[in-house]
This record gives sequence, C-alpha cells and structure tokens, in this order.
Amino acid sequence: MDSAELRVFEAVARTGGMKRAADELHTVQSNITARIKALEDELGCALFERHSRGVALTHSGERLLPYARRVAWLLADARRAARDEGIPGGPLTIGSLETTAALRLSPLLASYAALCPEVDLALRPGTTAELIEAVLDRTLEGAFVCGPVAHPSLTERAMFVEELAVLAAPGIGSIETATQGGIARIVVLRRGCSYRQRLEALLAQRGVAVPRVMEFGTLEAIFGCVAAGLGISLLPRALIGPVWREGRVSLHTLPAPEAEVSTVFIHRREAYLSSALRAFLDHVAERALTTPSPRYP
Amino acid sequence: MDSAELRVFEAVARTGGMKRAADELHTVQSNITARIKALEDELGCALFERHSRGVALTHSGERLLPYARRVAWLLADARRAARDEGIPGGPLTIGSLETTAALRLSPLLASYAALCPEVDLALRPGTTAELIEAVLDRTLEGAFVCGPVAHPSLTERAMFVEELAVLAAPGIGSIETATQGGIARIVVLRRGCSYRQRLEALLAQRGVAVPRVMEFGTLEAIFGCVAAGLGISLLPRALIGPVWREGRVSLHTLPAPEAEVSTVFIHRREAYLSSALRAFLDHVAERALTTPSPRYP
DNA sequence: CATGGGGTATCTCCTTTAGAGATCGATCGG
DNA sequence: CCGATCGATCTCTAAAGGAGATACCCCATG
Repeated sequence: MDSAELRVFEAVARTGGMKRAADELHTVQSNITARIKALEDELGCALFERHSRGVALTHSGERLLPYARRVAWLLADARRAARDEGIPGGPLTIGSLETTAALRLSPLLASYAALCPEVDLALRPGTTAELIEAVLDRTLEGAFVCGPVAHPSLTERAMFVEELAVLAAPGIGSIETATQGGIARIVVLRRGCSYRQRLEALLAQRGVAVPRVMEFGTLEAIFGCVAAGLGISLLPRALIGPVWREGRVSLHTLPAPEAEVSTVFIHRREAYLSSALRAFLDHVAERALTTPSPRYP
Repeated sequence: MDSAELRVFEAVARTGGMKRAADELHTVQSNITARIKALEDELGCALFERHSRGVALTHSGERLLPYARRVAWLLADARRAARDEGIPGGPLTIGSLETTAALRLSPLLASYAALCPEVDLALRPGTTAELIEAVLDRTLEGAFVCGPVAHPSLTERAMFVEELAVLAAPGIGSIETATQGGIARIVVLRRGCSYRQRLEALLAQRGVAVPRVMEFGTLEAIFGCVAAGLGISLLPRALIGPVWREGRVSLHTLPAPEAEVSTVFIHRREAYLSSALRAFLDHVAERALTTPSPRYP
C-alpha cells in the first residue's frame, strides 16, 4: 500500500464515484478502477460496493478512510517540515473571536508582522465552535477562542483573561431594572457566540427568561441596538468602555466568577508546528501576559 | 512526495549509506541515488551530505526523518484497520511487570484467550521503563506498568492497586530490626525495577543507607535470598503471603501512602486500536475492578 | 606515492507499471 | 424502450523504476 493509492481511494470515497474521482485527479476512469482493484486485492477485502450510480464505502473502506486522510496530511506536513528553514515565512492563517480581535490583537499582529515580514498573516473571525472546527479541519493553523477547550487533539494556551459586563440602554441603573418583568431581549454577535450562552445562563440564574435573541454581525450594530433600547448584551468590559463614556449605553459589572472569561490560543497537537506559528505563539505569549488589559474608568 | 520515496529516504538515513539501503531494500545503489535525488529535487533542498564513507542527514533531512517514520507507521495501521473485521484476531503482544503477571494476569489472560481464541496472545515481562520504551517503539501494543506514567503520546488506564510490603529473613520482628546499624542490603528483581527506587526512597527516609543492591531475575530467587538473610526486598503483599505462611520470610507492612502502588495499562494514544487490543482492554477493565485482590491472612 | 576498497553519481538498457482511449454491460429515469 | 450514466475490461503507449557497468572520489595502508 502506498500513499498514491490512498490518495485515489480518498478521492473516490469523497466524490462517491470512480468517474468523478478520475475527473478530479485529471485522469480517466479506467485507471481509477484498476488502482482501486489493486488496492482491494492487496488488502484482501472490498473497499467499495459498486452501484449503478456510483460506489459506496464498505465497512473496511470506512475504517480505511480516516487513515487515508491522515497520510495525506502527514505528507503535507512532512514537505513543510523539510522545507522550513527556521525563518518564519509563508502563509499563517489564524482565527479569532471578534471581540478578542477588536480588543487585543491589533498591536500583537502589528508587532508580529514587523518581526516576521516574510509571513503572510491572515486573520479569520468566527465563534468558538466554528474556529475549533476550522482548526481541526486544518483550515486554520490556530485560533483564539473561549477557554477551556479540552479537546484531545488540540493544545491550548491561556492568553488573556477578559472581564465581561452587561450593557444596556443608557439610564438603566442595574441589571435588575433592565430585566424587569422577568424577561429580557438579548443581542449577540452571531449564532453560536460563546457570550450568548453565558448571558442566557446568568439571566436564567436570576430567573429571567429570554424570549428573543437578536443577532448582529458587527460590534457597532450591537452598540447601536443596545443604545436604542432593543435589548441587552454581554461583552468584554474594556470593549464597552469607550461607548459607555460617550453615554450611549449603560454598563453593569458582574461578580468575578460570572464575569471572568479566559481566552486561549489553540492549535492542533499532532500537526507540524511551522516556524511562523511557533514564532507567533512565542510572540503572543510574551506580549499577552506582560501587556496590561486595556484601561477603562 | 510519496510514501515509497520516504521509505527509501528512511532506509538511507537509518543505514547511513545508499549502498546499505539498497541492500536492505533488495535493489541496487543506482536506484537509491536516483530516488533520493528526485526527492531532493522535489523538496528543493538537500537531505543528505555525501561523504566518502556514506551519507549524513542535513538539517532538512533531520526534520523530515520523523515524518518518514510516522508515514510508515500510519500506513501499517491503515492496512490493519482495513483488514480488521471487528472480530479480535491476529497477534497481540502485551508487556507486564513480572509481579503483575504473577499476581494478576493468569486468570485474566486465560479468560481472554478463551473469549478470543483467534488472538495469538504474547506476554513479555520487563521493568516500567523498558515496557514504556517498547510500547513507544511499537514492539508492544500495550503494557501493565507502575503508574502514573503521564506521557503525552500514551494513554493510561488504572487497573489494579497493589499493597506493597517489605519482606525480610524469618524471625525479623520489624523493619527497624532488619535495618539495624543504618544499612541494608536490598534484593530486587531487575535493574530499573520500579520497586527498587521505592524501597531505596523509603529506607532513605528512615535514615538507612543502601550499600548493596542485588538483582535476581526471578521471584523465587528473591524469596530464597531474602529467606537466607542476604537482604530485604519490597514486593506486593499478596505475592509474599504464601511464602510468609510457609514461614520462609517475615512480612512487614507499610503505612498506606508508602505501600500503595497503582498498576496502569498503557498503549499508544495515536495508534490504531486493533479489535484484539480493544477487546483485551474491555475485558481487563471489567475484571480488574470487580475481581477482589488476592486474599492473604 | 601508488593502490585498493568502499562509497556515490551517471549512463544505458529493459522490465514493469501507470495512463489514455475505446468498448461492453448494468442500471435507472423518463 | 431509449438514452444517460457509471463501472469493468481490453489494448496500446508512455513513463517510471530496476539492473548493471562504469567513472569518480576519498581515505587508509603499505
């Protein structure tokens, strides 16, 4: 068995057909058939059930498929490892929660880019769940997400601790005022946002029901909606600070255990750690812990 | 890049020469040269420095080598995964501390062998350090060793808790009597035996020096030597029981924290879990916790 | 200093393997 | 029933890989 055979196998399994796999691999169907047959002969078991509209994996095939993927990944990592001369360079795609990006990352990314000019740095926003998925998918090399994650194939490193606070319409004196009548409308950044669950949980603990959740894709939209009295939201206090000082919203602190949320940087445990990512990790870890959190009154 | 090329690369790196690798791979030197050259061209960097007595890895080669090994392992696992029909079968090589084997494994292995008659079960004794090494080397699929191990690429599962006790010549009333004069000769099973360190540590804590350590390869030899007054030893109490009842040795219990030692079963985290090993794990886990530890008076 | 032995690079066959293209049979939907 | 789609098989051709001979390089040795 050979990585080339597994590449063919993987393509057939993914596309569900030998013809389709042939198109994808820029060859003809007869060759795919022959190579699958050779692989099946070697293993001594059928990998696909042939149907009139394509093929389906057998149990053996199901078991083999994850290995085929891992071999392909490992070869890609091997290539990069051999070529990587230790000078950070090449593409580096990092994910981040939008709030972390807004609050913390600009100076870090700027100084990292200055330190490693050969790196093509890209930042992709998302929710914790989306970002974890993307890191596992190998779409991202790493991401800043809400911790703790505790996934067996990811390593995580605590980077920041944020203090969350509730924001409500201006003139609201307390969280209790904002949730009068035992109901509250809440405004969150996106579906699956980690702060949403947290806000719902802490409202539930106070006996407040949440009949409506509104999603807005940008922080500015949230500030605008909260200012207009459409609902309340939960965000890092440092992010609310400037808006609060302008008098656009009211800010309500929470007791420490409810307020504190840690931001961790995750990356794949087994994956090849490129020089670019290693340098990024070192750079951020050094700055993250020494840089004071942004000040607010 | 391809697994076949990496196989050639790995052989050259390991044997330190293209000629030697050619012999190992049952081909001729010219082909090895050509394939290494092709691989170097593809990667765009030299993998070996050519010398008059063979070749040596460059830095790029050093970085590539672990990946070559991992690809080979992964392909072997893939083959097994595809062939494994879920019915435990094939070879299963397990390591164990000699004391655990003597005390615990016979009924477990017997019932497992009856449950999975298609499995060719093999048991290899060794010390904790040797067994961990062998599991990491892929010589063993798993092993019973002294816990905790806490190695990042191994998973461990607690299986037994043993109560250790000191054994000394018959007629010795206490550990203090046995270590009169602040010195003690100790008898251990093998170099690197985990109980040896433990015994030395607990003697050190009592201010007892250990000028001589004797090693004997079998438990019976240890009992004989201790009985003859050559030294003291530390073993699971349940193992000493029968010998003590015969009056051949004296038995001295220890306070719980010093006495208790846990036996864990380890196996590689990332490796393919064969049906045979999975069945073994389930079988042992089920029996280990329900079977009472052997009784002693 | 010449020489031999162990090692790698290169060139030339030659076998084997993989790819391309045509064709056949099976199946399913209209 | 017909055409579209897909997999299996056959043949031909091109490319890759293996074998063998040889050139060259370096070092130890007499």
